[in-house]
Amino acid sequence: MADIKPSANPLFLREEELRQGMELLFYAYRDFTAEPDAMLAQYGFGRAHHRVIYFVGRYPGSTVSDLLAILRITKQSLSRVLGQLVREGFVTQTPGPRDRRQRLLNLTPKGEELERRLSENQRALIARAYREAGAEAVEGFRKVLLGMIEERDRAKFERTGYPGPVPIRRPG
Amino acid sequence: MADIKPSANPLFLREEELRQGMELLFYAYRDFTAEPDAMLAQYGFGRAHHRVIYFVGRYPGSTVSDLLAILRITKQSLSRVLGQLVREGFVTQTPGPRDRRQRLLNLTPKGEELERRLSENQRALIARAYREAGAEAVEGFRKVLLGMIEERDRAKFERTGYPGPVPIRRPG
DNA sequence: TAAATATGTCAATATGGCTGACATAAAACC
DNA sequence: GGTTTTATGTCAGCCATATTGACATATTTA
Repeated sequence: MADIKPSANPLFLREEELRQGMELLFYAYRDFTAEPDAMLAQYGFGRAHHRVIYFVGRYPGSTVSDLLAILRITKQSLSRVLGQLVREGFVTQTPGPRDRRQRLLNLTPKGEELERRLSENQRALIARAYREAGAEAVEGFRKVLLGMIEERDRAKFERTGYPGPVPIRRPG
Repeated sequence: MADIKPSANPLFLREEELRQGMELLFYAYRDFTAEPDAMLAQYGFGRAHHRVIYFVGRYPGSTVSDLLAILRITKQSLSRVLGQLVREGFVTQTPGPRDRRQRLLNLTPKGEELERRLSENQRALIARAYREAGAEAVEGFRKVLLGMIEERDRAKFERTGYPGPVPIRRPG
């Protein structure tokens, strides 16, 4: 034991580096969600409601299928949460114009207001971290996270120089 | 609408950039936890068990209080999960030598084996992303995430050049 | 017309979080 | 030595969020 010099042990350093990455993600996510969770609790909502509100706000006119693909939860889990949001007037459902089976989802003004309050908090957290870390670090942050997510979701993050996300591909 | 040039609208670009950051975090965390969640399900465990196994493996001899501070859950929530892990032989509890009220937590060989299987998967995911993004990007990734986490937890991530986490401060 | 798709819904189940109250043992303090 | 604080555990009850599997309906596509 005593004769193992750490600097002579690149594998240990490597594992340490990777574990730090794992933990950074854990802590960041923990702190990233803490305040919104507290806000949501005032409405009797949880993190699942937040995700639905966020992504419907982000991609107006999303369908249930779109959300299922993003959130990776079951139809039933989404249904309960979405049903609540619709009943309580945060989200509207309108039949799809081309495919009338679809229910296009949108935020009501009330929904937009809540979305804004929630994401404002998170944007401020990220904005501060970005500002302190600098533009180059932000590039690295993006690059590493992009490499961690499933290939099929990466297209959402192309840099177009134009505001707004890449619209959801809707065949038909 | 038509006369707003995106490039003349730095605030929109700024918000878009921040939202992309939020979403990158969401997708990365989603994909980071997907496979371990599936493994854990085979044992009848969930993500909470994973976190306990991970941090006990990472900081052997942790106390219940240490875990509570890291995980930010209640004693009762931890107790249920920890109790299961102890009963099923993944974690041991031994009285603290200096403070006998404490129960120092450690992984059994069985616990270490599970920890290894779980974190191996996540380390591989991060390793690939690190490799593809390059050392400079990794620095940026660390820097931004560090800026997002609570100040008091940042000390855990000092670069000592020596393998192993900064030991848990244990007063007394 | 038949098959596939988008969505909804029901029942049952499990995990993981919460609060609040209470208990014990040990350490720390005066 | 006596009091207070700390570390931990436990009980009962509650709620949010996820699961599976089965089934139903409307609509589109082949």
